[in-house]
Order: sequence, then C-alpha cells, then structure tokens
Amino acid sequence: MAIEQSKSDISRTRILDAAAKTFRQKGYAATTLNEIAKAADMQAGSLYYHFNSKDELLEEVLDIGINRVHEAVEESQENMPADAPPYERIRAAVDAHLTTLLKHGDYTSANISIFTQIPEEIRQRQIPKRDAFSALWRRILSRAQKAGALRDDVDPGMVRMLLLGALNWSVEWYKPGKTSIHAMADHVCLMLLEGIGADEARRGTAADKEKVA
Amino acid sequence: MAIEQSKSDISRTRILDAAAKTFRQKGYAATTLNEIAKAADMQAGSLYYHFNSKDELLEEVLDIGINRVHEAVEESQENMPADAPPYERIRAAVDAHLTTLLKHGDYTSANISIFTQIPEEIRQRQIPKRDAFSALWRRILSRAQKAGALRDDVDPGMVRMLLLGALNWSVEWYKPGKTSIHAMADHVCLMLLEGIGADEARRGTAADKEKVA
DNA sequence: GTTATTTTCTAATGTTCATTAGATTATTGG
DNA sequence: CCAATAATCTAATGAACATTAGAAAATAAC
Repeated sequence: MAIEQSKSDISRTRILDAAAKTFRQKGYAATTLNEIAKAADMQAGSLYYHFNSKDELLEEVLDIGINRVHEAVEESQENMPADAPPYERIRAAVDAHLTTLLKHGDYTSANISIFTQIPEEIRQRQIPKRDAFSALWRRILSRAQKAGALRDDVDPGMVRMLLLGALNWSVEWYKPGKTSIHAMADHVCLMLLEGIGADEARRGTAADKEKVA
Repeated sequence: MAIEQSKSDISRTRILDAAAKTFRQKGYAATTLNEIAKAADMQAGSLYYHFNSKDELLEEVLDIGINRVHEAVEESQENMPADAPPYERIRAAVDAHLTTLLKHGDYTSANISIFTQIPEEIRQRQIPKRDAFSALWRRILSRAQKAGALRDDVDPGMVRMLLLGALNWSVEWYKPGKTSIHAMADHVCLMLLEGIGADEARRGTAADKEKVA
C-alpha cells in the first residue's frame, strides 16, 4: 500500500466532490442528499456511513474550499524571492487566487456562492477562517504599500474588498477557453495598478478636480 | 383617492418587501412561505390571494431587482449633459449602481445573490434581462472608449465583468455608516481609471516589461 | 345598516426530504 | 476458504413545507 487510501477514503472523496459540485450549482437547501448520492454512485442512506448529517458534509466542503484558496495564495508568496518587486507579488497572489477559484473550483466556488445561505451556526464557524484569509490579503497589500508601490490616497481596505469582489465574482461568468486564467490575472493586475484611463483622461480628471476646488 | 392604492396593493407591496428581504438573507429554497408571511404580518395561506405560487413571488422580486438597477443606471446617463466628460459619465453610472444596490437594496441584492440557485425555468427568463443591463454598461464603456478616455490595451469586456463584480460583491460586505456610498463610488472610479500603483511603481513595471522584452 | 365583495384565516392534504435501523454485500486478515 | 470487519443498500419514520378549500372577518357599495 504505497499510497495509503482505503476504500472508505475513496468514497469519501467521491461524496465530497459530488457535494461540492451540487451545492455550488443548486445552493444548500435545494440540494438533496439523493442528488449528492446519485452523483457519487450511491444510495442516500449510504452517505451516513461517512458523514453524520447533511450539515457536517456541507461544513467539510466549505472548509476545503477556504483552505485551498488560502493555501494557494500563501504559497504564491512563499515561493517568491525575498526581493521580488511588489507588482510581481500581487500578480502572483491574484494568479493563485483565480486559478484555485476557476480551475479546480467546485469547493471554493461553493464556499463563495452559498455562504450567505447556510445555517447560522455553520456560518459563524466559517467567519474566522474567512477573516484569516482576508488578513493574508491585507498583509500582501500592506507590504506593497510599505515598499512605496501604492498610492497613498487610496484606502487599502476598500481596495482589498473591491479586488476580492472582482476576483470572486469571476466564478459567475468565467467560461474556460476564451481567455486563459493567467492572461486574466495579468489583466486584472494591469487594471488594478495602472488603471484603465488613457493619459489624456487622467489629465482631464485632474483638471476637473482643480476646477471644482 | 388621490393616490390610487387599494388595500390589496398595500398588502402586495408588504409581501414583496418581506419576500425580497428573506430571499436575500436565506436564499430561495431555505425561505418558507411562513417566514415571508410572518414578516408581512400574515398567515402563509393568505399569500395565495396575491400570488399563485412561491415561484411567482420569487420571479416578481427578481424582476423588480433587475429593473431598479437598470433604470437607475439608465437615468444617470440621461440626466447628464451631452458634453459631459467620460469620467463623469462613468462615475455617475457607478454611483447609481451602488446606490441602488446598497441603499434600497433588498430586491437588487436578492437578485444578485440567489440567482444561481433558483429554479431553472425562472433563471432562463431572467437571462435576457441581465443581458440587457449588461449591454447598457457595455454602451457606457464603449462611449468612453470612443471619446478616447480609455487605454486601448485593455479588454472592455473584461473590464466590465471585473467592474460589475467589484460593485455587486459590495452587497456582501458593505455596512452603512463607515463610508458613504458616494465616497465609495468616487473611490471605485479613481481606482478604475487611474489605478492604485504609485508613479514609481508604474515606472518600475514598465522597466520590468522592457527587461523581459 | 344591510348586502356584496375583497381580503385574510384556519385547518387539512399530499409531497418531499433528512435521517435511521436492520439486512445485505464487499473486503480484509488469518 | 473462513470469519470478522467495513461499506452499502433497502425500506420505513417523522418532520417540514407548499398548496388548497372553505370559513371568517374586513371593507366597500348602496
């Protein structure tokens, strides 16, 4: 047994995959254990050999989802040379976040899209995990700011929320094929750092501001 | 009867408000007619005098949600002088979008957050309405581009999806009090048009690019 | 104020679903 | 091969819920 993996482990994973996929598509309440079981080639009752309740299954899916994206973004920073330019660090983080979300994404997507609709008790337990992930992003942006790479007239907290919003929302519209995830990450960073305004527009804006002042 | 408003109309509105609020919080499947009825000071059975089914109620909530934000953004453009600078047009649109979402937002928020989890048939009927709204934003950005206000190395479609993502996601985190919605709209536009990178960072980035090339 | 109409309530009905208990089948260790 | 354990299945239970039908209450018309 080179790879320690009992039959139970295999079934468990199959169930979790099926659950993540179904929760993501239909939401928590609308997903029946029958659907999950069918997608995992089982009968509904058999799920209880592996999980004590629908809620426990949900919670494990959510945990996997947040952990994966957290770990991916964290590793993207650890794998970076200490003297990497701030721009590259941010780009690596955006890339890792998007890749986790869009490529192997049922768990993370499920976490994002059904979060507001799960039982209160479970949601409460998820909040600290989300906060920890949020803090990771805060550190990444704060480091860039200390390195002098960010303007000082933008609110870092709002930047973070808006950026994570733009990234997380991609699960609602991204379809593979057209644009690669890496290209998308590049694009996001370009927009984020340099803006989408033409140079003339920037001057125009500045002029407007003076006019008002 | 200056304001034509029968008792029926009043109840109907009360039910719709309650439904929007509850759908938004709990999701579609997890919301029971009992909850909606209680929030509207009624018994569950009484809802059927006004609506034929839970689905019909849902669909009306969704319609109101998309219509409100669509109309708000549309009016923001119509109320603008023909020679208004592109930056101001975009800012007005962002402001209108955010205000609708966050201020009187149960309907629009419900539409956004439960969309993926509603019955297939209803979702199909919502899609064209979403497309129409998306097209409105496409026109706004395309107009700015024709006016030479946008860089030509960004993909307008992706800009739109990322911007709408950042805006829509705000329903998940925005709490009134701290920052005003108008200030937030300004901030979004600043970031969007000018970017968050410091000037040195921009130069640094450009240098990196040359180094690679 | 009495009647007709509108609106709401009460009390079923039937369905769907999570969960359970016990039977059945597969897998593993000797 | 044979037991012992693990994994899955089958069928039943009970609760929650959308929906309905008919009674009751409120409102409007005259």
